[in-house]
Amino acid sequence: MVKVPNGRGSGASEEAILGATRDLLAEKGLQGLSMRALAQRVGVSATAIYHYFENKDELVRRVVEGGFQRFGEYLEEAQRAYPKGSVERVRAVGEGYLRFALENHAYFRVLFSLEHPDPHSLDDLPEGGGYGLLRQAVVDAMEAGTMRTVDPDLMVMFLWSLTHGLLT
Amino acid sequence: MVKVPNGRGSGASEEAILGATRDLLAEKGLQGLSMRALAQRVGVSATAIYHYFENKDELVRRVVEGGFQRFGEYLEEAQRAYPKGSVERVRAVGEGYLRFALENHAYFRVLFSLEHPDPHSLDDLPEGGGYGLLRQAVVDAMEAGTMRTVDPDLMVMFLWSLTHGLLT
DNA sequence: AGGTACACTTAACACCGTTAACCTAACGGT
DNA sequence: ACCGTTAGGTTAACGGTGTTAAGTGTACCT
Repeated sequence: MVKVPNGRGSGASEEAILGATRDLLAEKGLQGLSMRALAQRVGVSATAIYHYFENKDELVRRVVEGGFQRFGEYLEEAQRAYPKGSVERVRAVGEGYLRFALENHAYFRVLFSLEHPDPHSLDDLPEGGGYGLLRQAVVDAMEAGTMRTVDPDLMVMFLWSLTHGLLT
Repeated sequence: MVKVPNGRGSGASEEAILGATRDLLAEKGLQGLSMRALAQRVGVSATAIYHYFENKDELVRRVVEGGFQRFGEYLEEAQRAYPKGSVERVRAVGEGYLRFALENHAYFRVLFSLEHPDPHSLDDLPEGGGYGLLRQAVVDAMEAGTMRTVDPDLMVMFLWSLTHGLLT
């Protein structure tokens, strides 16, 4: 018998829950995510989740946080090939952004959620996140003289929204 | 007795429901809006609402539509004082945008909902809406030669996101 | 061996959107 | 004056939601 009706390690684990949450979020969006459906996918009863996470909000928040981190790493890798201070590097970040969005369409929408409770502006993303990364690339390019020197935040916002706009 | 337990006109009316919905939406957001709470505020039982609207989604959609119309009128009035083709007019639209957002903070958030199911990009707003209005002002200014001629859509997106960014 | 902490269960609560069935007051037509 | 229809509601109920409370078995530690 592999069945372990009770006791330790019968299925869940924080990581498994987060993974299943991310999948469901990508498939059905925030509205379509229910604790019961999530629990079933993990192979556990709904209330077990509350041993790992305070509530649904915290769960989703954690998934979104992790998503932004992955997103940041994605962009970082995208720009790595180009020298610091080059305009190409700035463009690479934008291209990475687009590729990530296209390859993870539904998940992307959750991250930049048009359906999230918090205001959740572009500014308060995690420190190393995509926005800060783009900003750094822009600042570097301006310092290196390869990009016209204006207010970097304005420039970043322009590029960011331009890229974002290309998606729709 | 003023009480009319049944029959015609005991309270609701489409307009009253829309108004109460808008209020609740502004107070508690989309998540906090329930048919039962809404019905109670209107002074009617929850199911009565379904005589006027197909479901919650349609209700909210109608409110949002109406909100965009008010928003558009607001911007239109803001720019009226300035001559067509002037840069001042463009700026007035931006200022109107900001004023509206600040004066109707919660409601504004519902309109540009970071919590709405639909993708709901800036483009598919109602024809006469704020975005199109801003675009017209920009095009006019470019034609009049008071503004540098570039891709107007790019310019509009830049101004729009700049204004939007100032809010946070 | 016994106690304790963990991982999980079932039962239940209060609320949700929505449907079904019914009721009643007002109106239009004959 | 009656009578059918319809607008504008009602209560009851269904299936689903997030979440809490209490209980249960298992594994580890002393």
